[in-house]
Amino acid sequence: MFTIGTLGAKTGTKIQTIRYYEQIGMMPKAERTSGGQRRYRQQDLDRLAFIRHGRQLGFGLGAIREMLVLADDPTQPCADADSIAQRQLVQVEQRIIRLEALRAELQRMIVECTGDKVAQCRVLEILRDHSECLTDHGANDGDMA
Amino acid sequence: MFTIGTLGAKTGTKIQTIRYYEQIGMMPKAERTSGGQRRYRQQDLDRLAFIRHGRQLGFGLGAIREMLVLADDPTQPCADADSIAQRQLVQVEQRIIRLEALRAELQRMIVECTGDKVAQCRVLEILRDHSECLTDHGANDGDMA
DNA sequence: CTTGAACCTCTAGGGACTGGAGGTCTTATG
DNA sequence: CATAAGACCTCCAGTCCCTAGAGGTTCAAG
Repeated sequence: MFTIGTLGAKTGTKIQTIRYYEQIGMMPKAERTSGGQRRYRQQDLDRLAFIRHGRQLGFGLGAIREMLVLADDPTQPCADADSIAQRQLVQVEQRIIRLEALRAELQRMIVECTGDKVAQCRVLEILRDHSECLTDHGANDGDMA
Repeated sequence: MFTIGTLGAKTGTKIQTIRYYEQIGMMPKAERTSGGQRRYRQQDLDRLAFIRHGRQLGFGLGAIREMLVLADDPTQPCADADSIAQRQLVQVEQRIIRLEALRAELQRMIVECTGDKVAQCRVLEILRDHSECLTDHGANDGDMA
């Protein structure tokens, strides 16, 4: 049994954030001690780690919740799980493509930035430049908050 | 001279977001027509594109502001912008690794999901795994009593 | 039994937008 | 030149995902 503080430390999550997740139903209502303090077990740690990693990958809590439904109920009819997985896969692939482009940009920025002045540093031009802009300025939705 | 709508379309930015940027000082106060509508020029477009690309890279507005300050005063050393980019690159690379693992798992689920139940859903294990978790929180700890 | 760290609830704030109400300007067309 | 659609304006409230603080309680080591 972990305290909320231990859970937070193990997952890099602020205590308030864990309580917030409980409040909005991302985390189950924790068991309590007689004095009212939350106590967690391994499965809660796993779930929180999943949520946190999902967030770090840029998924919204809604998308994470959907994935958790798959994990929570492995007897779900296949069609439901499949469509969720399909949709998430599209998202994931788009993100990978974008991140790879961004990685290339960043690497170039760093390589070409040899410690002189900004006047000779193309960091800013590269970031400003549209030529490598792979994002589709049109079929866009809310990705990160 | 562009209207705000044109500027938004060219950069994939919502109009409200542009006005918000002006409000918080990320964008300069735009010139206005006699009727009070904003008109922009090339330099504003460049600046907004810079901001948007920075956001897509995962920079906060604060970090972007820092870089814009460097751009406005090109006698500053490059190292500041470089270290910002370095930090971001690490983040991006971590995200790519995790997303690739998640992609593989989602693909596996879809392939194996041929009309039965979601017998074993390993999505959770994928994202739960701490092995590639390079962030400095308790990756190996037990820090508190 | 005492003490100090860690916990509790509640409320408010913050970053980065996003949407809507209600009204004004621009511009293409008749 | 008149009109009307559509793009613009301000103001403000709401969203998402946390984060901080006040003021009080519990836990566990000594």
